[in-house]
Amino acid sequence: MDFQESTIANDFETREKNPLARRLASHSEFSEEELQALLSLPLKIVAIDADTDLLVEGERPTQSCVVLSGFLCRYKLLEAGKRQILSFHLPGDMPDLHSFHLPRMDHSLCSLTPSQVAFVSHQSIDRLMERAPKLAAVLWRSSLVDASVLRQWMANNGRRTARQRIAHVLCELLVRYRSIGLAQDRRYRFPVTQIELGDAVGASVVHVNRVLKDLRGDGLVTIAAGYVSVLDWPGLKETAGFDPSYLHLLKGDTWVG
Amino acid sequence: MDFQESTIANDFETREKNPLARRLASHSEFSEEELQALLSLPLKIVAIDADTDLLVEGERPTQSCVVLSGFLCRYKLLEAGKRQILSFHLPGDMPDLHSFHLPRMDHSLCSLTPSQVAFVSHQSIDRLMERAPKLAAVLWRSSLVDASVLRQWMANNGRRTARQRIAHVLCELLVRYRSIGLAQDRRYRFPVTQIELGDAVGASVVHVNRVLKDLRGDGLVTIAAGYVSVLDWPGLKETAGFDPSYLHLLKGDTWVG
DNA sequence: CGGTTACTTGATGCGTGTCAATGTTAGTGG
DNA sequence: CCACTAACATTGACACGCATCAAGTAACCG
Repeated sequence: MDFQESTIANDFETREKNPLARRLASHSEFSEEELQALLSLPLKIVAIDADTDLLVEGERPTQSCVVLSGFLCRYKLLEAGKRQILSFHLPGDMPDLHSFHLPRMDHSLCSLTPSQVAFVSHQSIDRLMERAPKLAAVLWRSSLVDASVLRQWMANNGRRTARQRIAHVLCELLVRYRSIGLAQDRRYRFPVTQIELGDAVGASVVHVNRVLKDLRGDGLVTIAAGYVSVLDWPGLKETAGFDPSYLHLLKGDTWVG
Repeated sequence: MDFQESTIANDFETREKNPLARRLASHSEFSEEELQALLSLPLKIVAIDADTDLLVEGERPTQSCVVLSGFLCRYKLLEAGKRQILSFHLPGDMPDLHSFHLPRMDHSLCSLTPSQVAFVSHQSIDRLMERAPKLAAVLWRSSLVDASVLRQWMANNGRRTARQRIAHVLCELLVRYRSIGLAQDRRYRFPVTQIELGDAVGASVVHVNRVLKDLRGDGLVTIAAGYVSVLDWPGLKETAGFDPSYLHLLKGDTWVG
């Protein structure tokens, strides 16, 4: 990995200052013992340039990461230079958590913007879960939500038009951004080129471009300068056939629009 | 659920006779204590007719199941009667394991043949994992493999032709059947209509039919009487772009053909 | 300011969907 | 044992969504 390490940050004194702890503790009630275990987890915080592979398919990482800031995606390369983007990842996500139990990466992980991630060694995850079994449940749950999102993407990409697929991705990201408090009303960061959006929904650049033009023309949504602005949320939801239940958001994070 | 209950089978004396225990114990070494916990797990074994929904999207099950025999699939219904089949499930799979941590089903689960499944209440899974933490890891791992398969299907369905997609499904099932010892050389049970195969790979019945005709014409594979016969395994792998690593099979289960 | 990358638009063709009709097979009841 | 039925499989004709090719424009950057 060719990114630059900035800090060995092992020294958060409080729960509020430790980003991983903040993220995980929001899911469940923990005992003092468990919180202590969480807070003593060694994190390595790393700054990553845009368009950089954190992991490449076939690798066998010994650590997993939490996204602190930025925007990442998973992808697979196929024959003839084709690429499928499998998911987008926002702050709070753990896009390679599965490497803890599945040693070989079956896809790659890449930053789309400059990002900050916190690495945790598998070894310390192991130790953490011995001290705080409830945390294992929280992590397991988050990998199950991840799978649920994959199922929804499969259904979209398999059985919907490009217009619906693109609208759906844009809906999902608004809801997810809101759930982590990083949406500005109905506007959010979207550092995804039309090529990449095409690789996510299984469409060509040209077609993505035309669909976006149509969505703009219908007054539903615009993308400009790396930001999505949702102009007509009910309309966008409608054309996407979007229902957020598959995100399995917890009470506090849910936003119905 | 309108299936018929046949046995409350709580009385397997040995590891070999308890199907869930046999399945799970193959993944890892367990202590005597852990095996005891596993063997004392209450199972409810149920026979299910073909084409019966075990679970419908939106339900909140209090139990999960292990497939003992038969063939199941997960699916989602979309607007206008469209359907996406998300995965196929063979004996040994736990297709609704995630309901343990995600209360609301985000898809449905359906039998394609008469099947036998063993239900385990979430409560007893909970108790089991307290007594045998290593089992939590095994179950978590299996849900991660499940997600890996979903990722592979996404890449197929998103970025490959119908011919490749169909060939890929057929390759995957051969390898999975072999890994559980239920393939007859290069022939296996495939109780999937062309409509259903279309719903799995995102194609119309008509097109599925033509593709199958082509695959047959090229001497790669035939489907007849509910069985797939792979005639040219290297050729089928080649046209599918199939690489089994995404199945994350363990040493003993791997079959390279 | 030339080079690079992303976006945009038009023309054309292929892969696949849709519609419609027919063949095939397995099950059902007389 | 044979009409009758209901799925499922198969095939042809035609249309449409989307890919591909090509070319031009806009924005960015050292």
